[in-house]
Amino acid sequence: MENEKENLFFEPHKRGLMKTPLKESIAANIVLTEIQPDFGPLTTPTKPKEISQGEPWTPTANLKMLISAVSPEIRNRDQKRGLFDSRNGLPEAKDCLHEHLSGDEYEKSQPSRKEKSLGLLCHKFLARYPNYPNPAVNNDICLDEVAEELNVERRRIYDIVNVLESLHMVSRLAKNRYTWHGRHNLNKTLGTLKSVGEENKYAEQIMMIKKKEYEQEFDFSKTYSIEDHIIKSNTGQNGHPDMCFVELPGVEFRAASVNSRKDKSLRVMSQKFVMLFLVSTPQIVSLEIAAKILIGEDHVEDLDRSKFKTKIRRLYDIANVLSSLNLIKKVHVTEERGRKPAFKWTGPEISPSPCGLGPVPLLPSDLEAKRPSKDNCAKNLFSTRGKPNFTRHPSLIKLVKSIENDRRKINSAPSSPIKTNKAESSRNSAPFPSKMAQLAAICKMQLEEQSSEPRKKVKVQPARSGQCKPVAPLDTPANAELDLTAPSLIQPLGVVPLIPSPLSPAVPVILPQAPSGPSYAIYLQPAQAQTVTPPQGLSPTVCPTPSCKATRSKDAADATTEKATSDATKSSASTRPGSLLPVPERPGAKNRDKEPAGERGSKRASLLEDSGSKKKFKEDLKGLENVSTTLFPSGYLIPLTQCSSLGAESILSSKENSNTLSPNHRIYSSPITGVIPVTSSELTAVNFPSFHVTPLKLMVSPTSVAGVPVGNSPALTSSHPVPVQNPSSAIVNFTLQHLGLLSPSVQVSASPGAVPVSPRIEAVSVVPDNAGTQQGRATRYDSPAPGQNQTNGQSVALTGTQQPVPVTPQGSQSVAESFFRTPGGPVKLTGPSHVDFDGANKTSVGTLFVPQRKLEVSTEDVH
DNA sequence: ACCTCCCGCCATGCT
DNA sequence: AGCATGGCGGGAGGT
Repeated sequence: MENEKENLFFEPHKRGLMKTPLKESIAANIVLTEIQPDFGPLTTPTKPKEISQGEPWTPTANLKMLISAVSPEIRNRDQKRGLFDSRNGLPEAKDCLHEHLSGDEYEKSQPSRKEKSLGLLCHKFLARYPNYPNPAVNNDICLDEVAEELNVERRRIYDIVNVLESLHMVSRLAKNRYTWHGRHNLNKTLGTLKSVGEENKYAEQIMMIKKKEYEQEFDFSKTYSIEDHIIKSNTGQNGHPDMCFVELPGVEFRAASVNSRKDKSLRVMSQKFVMLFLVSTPQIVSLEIAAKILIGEDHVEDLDRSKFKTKIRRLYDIANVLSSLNLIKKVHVTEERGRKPAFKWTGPEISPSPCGLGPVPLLPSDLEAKRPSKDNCAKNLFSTRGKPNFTRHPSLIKLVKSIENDRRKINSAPSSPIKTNKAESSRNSAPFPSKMAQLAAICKMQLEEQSSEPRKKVKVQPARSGQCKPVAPLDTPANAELDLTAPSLIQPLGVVPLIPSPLSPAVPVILPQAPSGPSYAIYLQPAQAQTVTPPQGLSPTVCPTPSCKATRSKDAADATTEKATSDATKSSASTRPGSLLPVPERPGAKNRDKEPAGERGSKRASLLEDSGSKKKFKEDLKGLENVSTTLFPSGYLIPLTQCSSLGAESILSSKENSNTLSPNHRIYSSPITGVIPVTSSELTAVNFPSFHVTPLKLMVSPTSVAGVPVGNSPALTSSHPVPVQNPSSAIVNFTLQHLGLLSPSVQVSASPGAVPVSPRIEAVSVVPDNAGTQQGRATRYDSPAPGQNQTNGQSVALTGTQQPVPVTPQGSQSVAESFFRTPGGPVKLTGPSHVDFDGANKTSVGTLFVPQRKLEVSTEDVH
């Protein structure tokens, strides 16, 4: 019902209008990125089914492909073109396609696998919409249309959309319809995810896993007990993949169907995957580790091979989409064992929970985000409202819904303050210049960007701000205010209280969000939610408002949180079978699951069994829950502050824009970082065109250091000390440092157990992996100077010096989780690994000497 | 031989 | 029943 309405609503507008123009800009950006070899050129309109693979692309296309194969640049262009084509000239493309196919060409033209890659498809998809769509315009997406135009099966579109949805770049309106939000909410989302990731202690988990691996490698007898123990506890938390889907205020899932869908696994997986990047210090995550964490492997041993493989497959899917978004880039981590596929975060640095850490020294990255302290304050507002217990009442839900709808309408209405221009202005006004012109323009842009990034960025930001939103996007406090304001207006909605009932599958928790200001809701299992919700406390940290930290629901709870959480989750799972993941959670079930993994059938059958029982249970519950469910399916949630996009975005947008504009060049964290009082904007401004490698970012060997939780996580850590972990990690660090294994700057994550093995330090070589040449080089972190790193705020202060114990400004947290974050990164020691970026060119850039180890950075052209 | 990951079967759930 | 979603993993292209 609702859906239909919505559809009707939007239908009229349909994409087409605004979007199109915007696309171009995007395309350009995209292009920069590494993109896989694509030739996206003429995808066209033919219907998917009909055309299917066999269909020939035009000869021209073939040529292009060939050429593109040769040169990345060309590739990019092609891509762009392809994008354009898809947009504009669908018809034309078609014609061309059909026109001539000769055998050879035809064959060649056959879309090779690569051409059909999800990554490429995603690029095409993204090209259709502006990064920062004008809210006033109708931005809805019709899946069917898209599938048709892109000439792919719908199934593939779902893959893309699901990931985008996890980032809140799109939200589902109704069946077959999604609304495009673009990157307006991205920063916010990332900030939220980071906070959640911190809460989940993903950094620690990663470390644990690495450590475990490392140990296993050479010493079997090692102390597993401790580790296992630790892991377990951690796992417990993560373990529940189902546990949550983080939602943002304006982006919540709307369609009931979506909400109801139990797992949302791809979405959840995607979020978790992103969290791993945000939380880990090197910001490089290997698929293996990600898979393990996502699986919630309780025991490595248990790992089911097939399950693992499946997870990996999914991660590739997600990674492809994220790569298309330029959020990550493929690299390889080389260890003794060999090269392992991994991905490096190339997206914007996010400040976790903005609120908290304000005062603390932030890493460069943090710094960027940092200015937000102001924002944080603002956030308080949100926090306040968010916390209270949520009650969920059908009537409320309904109300909310209606409000949302209204909101939507309103948004769509022209009234929105935002200027539409931004998109337009940013890209050329001309909607469809000739392809050539476009290409030329793109090239030009790229060149310009490269040549003058810094300036550009500076320039850009301001411009953007102006254009995009009425309000200046700059980090200034003003923004914060704005953000707040917006939400406030909406607040009523946001307030919607949900009542956590055992029945409800998930209870949304509203967290105050930092930067963006708006709060986000995480869907938790009831148990969890309960735990969390109440306390919400604030962390001691800086923010005046408690809410700041609110993000971490857990903290609030108490020290036991972790455990509790895990338990809770489990219990919840057991309680509500139906909800998210069918299997995993049940204690007993686990084993079972793995068991026959064999065939699908068997597997499925087993699942069915479980599900069946669960189902019944669910049904029963349903009866009770019914009403609420109907209205709002699971409790998911909602508040919305929607507008957020505007306010929040500003900041982000500026940042992002910079990124976008010059994909290649990321923000550079100044070496000095910690020390320098730079405004975020400034930071952003600084880019290094060529590439900088940050030693810090290097991967650590398993054992070695793991990324430490960011200092950012404010409250969480501080609020509840985790007894176990802290000490050990501290000890470890200390020990290592003394041994000289660790450079002062490097930190060991706080792993609970002492680390038996000494981490080895080795030279690390970084090779950029992406095909996109450009990108390869520009990595965001590079710190020329030793000692400085972007990484975390805490470390900043330390820089280089050796401190056995990490001192953090925050103090609170320090001990527990994070140890030091390395300030400068040059040191990354870690283990035996080295990261390769698969990029195309491998050039050895240079070697950095870090305190004890030297790093080699090289760009390599893999392909 | 391994890495990627496309493809599409088919379960799941809503309409 | 039909359609929309999307989990899942076989198996093939790439390297």
